[in-house]
Amino acid sequence: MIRTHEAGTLRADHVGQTVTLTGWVARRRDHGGVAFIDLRDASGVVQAVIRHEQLTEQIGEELASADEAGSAAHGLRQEYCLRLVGEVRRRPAGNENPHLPTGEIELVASEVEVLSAADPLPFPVEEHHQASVNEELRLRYRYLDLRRPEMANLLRMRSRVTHLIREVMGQNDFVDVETPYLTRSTPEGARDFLVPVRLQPGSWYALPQSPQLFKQLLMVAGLERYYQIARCFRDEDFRADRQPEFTQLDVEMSFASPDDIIALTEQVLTRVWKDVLGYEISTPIPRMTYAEAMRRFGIDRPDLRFGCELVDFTEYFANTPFRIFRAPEGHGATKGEDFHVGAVVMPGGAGQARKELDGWQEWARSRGAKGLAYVLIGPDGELGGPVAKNLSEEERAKLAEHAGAKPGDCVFFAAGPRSEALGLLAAARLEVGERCGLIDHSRWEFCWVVDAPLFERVDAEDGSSGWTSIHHPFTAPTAEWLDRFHEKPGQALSQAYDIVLNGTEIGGGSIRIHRGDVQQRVFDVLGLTEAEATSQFGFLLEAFRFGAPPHGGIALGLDRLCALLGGVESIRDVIAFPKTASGSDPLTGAPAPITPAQRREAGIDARPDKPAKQG
RNA sequence: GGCCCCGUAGCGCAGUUGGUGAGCGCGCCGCCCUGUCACGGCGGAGGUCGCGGGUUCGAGUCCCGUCGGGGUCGCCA
Repeated sequence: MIRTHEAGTLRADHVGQTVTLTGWVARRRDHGGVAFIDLRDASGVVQAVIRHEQLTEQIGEELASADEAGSAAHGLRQEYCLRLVGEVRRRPAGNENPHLPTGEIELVASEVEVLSAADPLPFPVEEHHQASVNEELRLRYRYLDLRRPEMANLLRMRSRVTHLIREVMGQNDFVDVETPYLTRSTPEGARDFLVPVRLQPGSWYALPQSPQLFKQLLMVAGLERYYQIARCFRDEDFRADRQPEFTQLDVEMSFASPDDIIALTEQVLTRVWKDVLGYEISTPIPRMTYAEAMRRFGIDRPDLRFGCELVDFTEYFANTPFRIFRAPEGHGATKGEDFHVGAVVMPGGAGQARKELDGWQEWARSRGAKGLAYVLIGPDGELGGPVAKNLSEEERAKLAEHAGAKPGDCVFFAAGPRSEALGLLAAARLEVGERCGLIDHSRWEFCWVVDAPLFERVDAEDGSSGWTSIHHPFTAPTAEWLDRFHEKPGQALSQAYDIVLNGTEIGGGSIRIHRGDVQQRVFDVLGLTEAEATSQFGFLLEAFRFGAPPHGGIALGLDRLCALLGGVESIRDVIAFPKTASGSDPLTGAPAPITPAQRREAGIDARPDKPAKQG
């Protein structure tokens, strides 16, 4: 190394030593005859003192821009890369900086070498005021963005997380196996990224949405315990917590029950939270059924950091005169079951101005709802708001009590098809939590959501309806549904488990189907013919004919997990080189057009002999 | 694909109901400054107001379209 020490590690112990440092000019304070340079390297920052008389000649030789009249450090601009030699000295009394770990000492430079000069910066690397820089610009110059200690620390944190994961998985005898990135396209799920194949024009690889099929094959292979920190690819629209390529901790285990997978996952999480944050997750992490999560929170990933649980008013308003809260005419018992009226209480919400209450309507409409009904509980318990007068006397009498609302509260109502009503209420609950400051952001509330339904109804454009897997088509039904899930697909439960943290799903998994006949019945429910299934997953079904062991696994979203650990809003902040919402990388300019020659060679334009079969 | 917000100097922003040469802070350039740590002082340069069209005597400002960024719903097994 061309240095002897790291800048951020120097302490009073080093006083008197002559050291060589390398790093970047973070800040400079030039006083003419003396200048102070904050030298930053990966370990931190230390102040270097550069004196005019000591260094004028030496600098003059190094820097064309530093003429003889200029001061010694004048030519050293922000983000120059330097090598400094000098003696570590205790700072003069009164000049210590208690805000810096190295604040007791400073380096008195006897030699300054510019290793590399820097152009004027496109944005400040050292921010002295909290001004957020346009993210596209940060991505364009990501290497400068990553010099900022906050960003560098996030990358280091992520590295520790993956290191700890490997440690725990290794201790549990899991085998790290790499699976192909060039594989075949499969139906269901997200859109695939496709890669043309030069050697077979007209045929395409797909990038894997996850290593799902391969890890199951590894179980058939008798590996028993597999894991991989795997890149996954999905060609769907973006969010703050979604990128086209993202990373999962992918795990699969033979002869395992859900409890085994859950226990292993808890071991990983407790280790990571303890070593990275010094936080003890209390185990076992509580479990909640999907049905309970929907009933209490209206969503399958409840945020347990605050209360305000939903209240079911469907029965309460079964015979209400208020049309909005009643199932629409013409909907019989079957559809009527699906109609739902629910409420969420906003503590102190009765004091909101008319404008604020209108704001809620706007908020609800922006989410695609017709509106958000509300009842205000006056100080004397009297009901207010436009809905109240539409309710019967008895309904008004017990409303506050049923909702669990106190005088001064506001009760928001949503009515409609159950999933829609619950969706709106779940979002309203989070909004209430946020606006009322009920969410304690220092808390880590983990929970498992188990016993999710196996299938979910999907309505096709032609009005017909079918079924799709909630998890994926290899998820095993619970033992009680194993033989009859195909008879009542809407009610069948699965051996799936999702791990939720503070309202974010950070992972999910399931026990898989290992019997070909059960798998075929699932495909039947999904409307996949045997021929289609064979054509798409034939290799997996075939593998299951050779003594496939019962197995199950889980996948944890590493990007989301790191974003939560690091306390950042977007997973882009824990990815070294992320993409923008339109999938471009402002740094490299990807994606970019290809040359005609590349296009010819890639085989993109090959015409299939026969029309490709619908998949 | 729908909806919302944003786009003014290198960066972060301001810019009245449309009206005299488009401003502020930081950065940049020059000069001064020997104990600062968001150092300070004096002076200076720097702008196709994202792009295109329209309304108007006159557009950064109003209208339409478009591009880019962010968020969100759909979507993401």
